[in-house]
Amino acid sequence: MNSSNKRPLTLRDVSEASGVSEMTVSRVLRNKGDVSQATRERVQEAARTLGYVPNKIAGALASQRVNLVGVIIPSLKNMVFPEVLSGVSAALEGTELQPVVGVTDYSPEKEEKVLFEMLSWRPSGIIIAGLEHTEPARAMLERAGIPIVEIMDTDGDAVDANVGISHRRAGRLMGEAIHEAGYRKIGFLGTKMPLDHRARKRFEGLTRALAGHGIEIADQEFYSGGSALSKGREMTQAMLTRSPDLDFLYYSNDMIGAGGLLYLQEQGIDIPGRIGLAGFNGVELLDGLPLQLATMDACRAEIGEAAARIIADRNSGAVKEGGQRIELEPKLAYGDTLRRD
Amino acid sequence: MNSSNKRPLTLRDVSEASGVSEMTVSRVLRNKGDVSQATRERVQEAARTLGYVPNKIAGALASQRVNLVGVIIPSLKNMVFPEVLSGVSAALEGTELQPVVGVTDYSPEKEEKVLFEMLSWRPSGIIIAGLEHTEPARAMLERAGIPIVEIMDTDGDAVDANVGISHRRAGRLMGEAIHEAGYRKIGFLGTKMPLDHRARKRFEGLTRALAGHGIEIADQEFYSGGSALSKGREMTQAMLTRSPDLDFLYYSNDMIGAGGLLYLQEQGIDIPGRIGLAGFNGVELLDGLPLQLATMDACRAEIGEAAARIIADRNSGAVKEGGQRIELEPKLAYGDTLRRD
DNA sequence: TTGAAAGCGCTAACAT
DNA sequence: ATGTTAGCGCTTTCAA
Repeated sequence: MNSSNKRPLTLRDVSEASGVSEMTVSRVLRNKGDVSQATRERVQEAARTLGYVPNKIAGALASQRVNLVGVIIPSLKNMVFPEVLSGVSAALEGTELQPVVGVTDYSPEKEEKVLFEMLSWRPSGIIIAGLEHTEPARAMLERAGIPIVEIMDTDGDAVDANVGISHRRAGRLMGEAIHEAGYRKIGFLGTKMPLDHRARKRFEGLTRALAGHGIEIADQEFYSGGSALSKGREMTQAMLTRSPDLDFLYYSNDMIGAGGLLYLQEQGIDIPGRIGLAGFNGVELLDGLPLQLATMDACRAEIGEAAARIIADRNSGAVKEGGQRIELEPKLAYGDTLRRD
Repeated sequence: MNSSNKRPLTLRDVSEASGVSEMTVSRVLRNKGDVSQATRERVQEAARTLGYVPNKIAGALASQRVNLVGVIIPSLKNMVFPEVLSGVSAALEGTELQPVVGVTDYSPEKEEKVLFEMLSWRPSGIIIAGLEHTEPARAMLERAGIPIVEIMDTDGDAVDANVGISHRRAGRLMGEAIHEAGYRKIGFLGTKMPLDHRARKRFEGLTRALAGHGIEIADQEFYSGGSALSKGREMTQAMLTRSPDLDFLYYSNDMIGAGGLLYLQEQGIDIPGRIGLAGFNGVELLDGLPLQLATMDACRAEIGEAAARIIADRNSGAVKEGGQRIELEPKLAYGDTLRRD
């Protein structure tokens, strides 16, 4: 059925089929410049029946503009990042910009590679997770000559614009809430990722807040790999076996927190009376648990939206200067697993 | 610090800085052709100190090859698709191909748009979820002149290559297992998505298998939006209130199944004695639940890998012909929620 | 309102 | 081993 051409169609094909110059065809297809209704229709008809698909490679080279925004994130499995992406997509909706995703697997070297690849497509902007990058990566970002928005984290120096929350502050707030609720023997459960700077900063904030009240983290445990839910379960069991007198467990993410929650419920342990729990992120998933896990919202979609808006505004020329900073407020949700006093 | 050039560097800049012709610079940067070690080093040094980033737009136009594989999926929030993507990435690792993701939000119209956008970048191949597309989308796929792999589903006609499982068969297998286990009053809980063809096919397979034993679905309920876990909880409660004599609940995905499982456990209902449960997908998440939910593995990563391999093989010229078909075997996991007889 | 010419930054193909 | 020439398929700019 289909005319099995080997060669993809070009503007010239549409031009010939419609008897209109390539230039005018181009104008019609881009809705640019004045074209009479008559020719417009002839061109569109020809393009449609031929099945013409424009070549953006050529268009981008000629126009020197690529309407792509590179979004560089550590992972797609973490829930958090697809939500950030939703925010980006939502904000870019209605502009001519489109997001393109790159994944680093939490590796700085891979981040550097992915960034280099992205930049070689000459995108209109870059949104990149985190403030910590390799030296060459930072240099690339600085030299790129396009809007750069570092997201998620505001504790540190940004190359250009910055949107996120202070994870140190988030940890501190949680530490204060835990202390105020009367918990004193606190265990920490997290990921074995020295490069997860945001988790590290939360931990720092937490320990500092507790230290202010003369409390030290009583036990800690880290995991890597596997199902976060079951790891949360296992780690909780291990930790409570080792340190049965703990009265609070702080998890570096909601998923392991949920695992711990399910385990403790099975054991018939009183939450939040005998032991309190908190996670981090505020993932929607938690809504379906038997108890609402205390958590702190990381403002994922908002971050994506704000970051994309910065790029869109600068791209459209509406905003000239760079270096925007937006620090969002992490919101504490007590849920059912953190006493209020 | 950084030389704040407005204009991005070109090959010519590197050429001038190194005193080597553009062509030779190009060869060095691409590791193509014979270049003496001496010039190679001079060029690399120049490129590095200048901070040159190649322009792939220009390169792609000149070479008529774009090493991108478009991957078009309904959603990133569904867990399933990030896992498919991992498979794709894994298989493309080591080749020069790179995945680029497009998301359709389960809308055929958006799929058509995303596909058009992707094709206009002239990718080396397309991996697209599902066999159902709009007429124009199908036409584009047919005319594209590149390898196309439709994934996830094998029940229907593919444009070119096809990798997936038969969801009708998956539903049928589950129906048989349910019947063999002795369950007779079966409820179905799913998503309110007329366009989720795979869920529909599983449902068809299930009902057909049960019909073969003279059993009809006794009750059904559908949801849309919200947290799947809590929806599973709510729907389960609603359904059992309405139809208390059900002895089995089949959920169209694991997440709502997990919600139902948690709810029933809270109610102290005997699983799988009083009531049996099964979901679909085999998501890793389930490992951490109090009981292992019966499910059926949808072979997500394998599908991504196999699809990407087809594209890579054809792209490298190792394989000439198209139309490959790979039907994977959905594996039933009884878990703890489906009796064995 | 339409068309013609020039060139975006690179690489294939051909010299040398 | 290195250089030269001629485009890739569009869009920008200028002319008609």
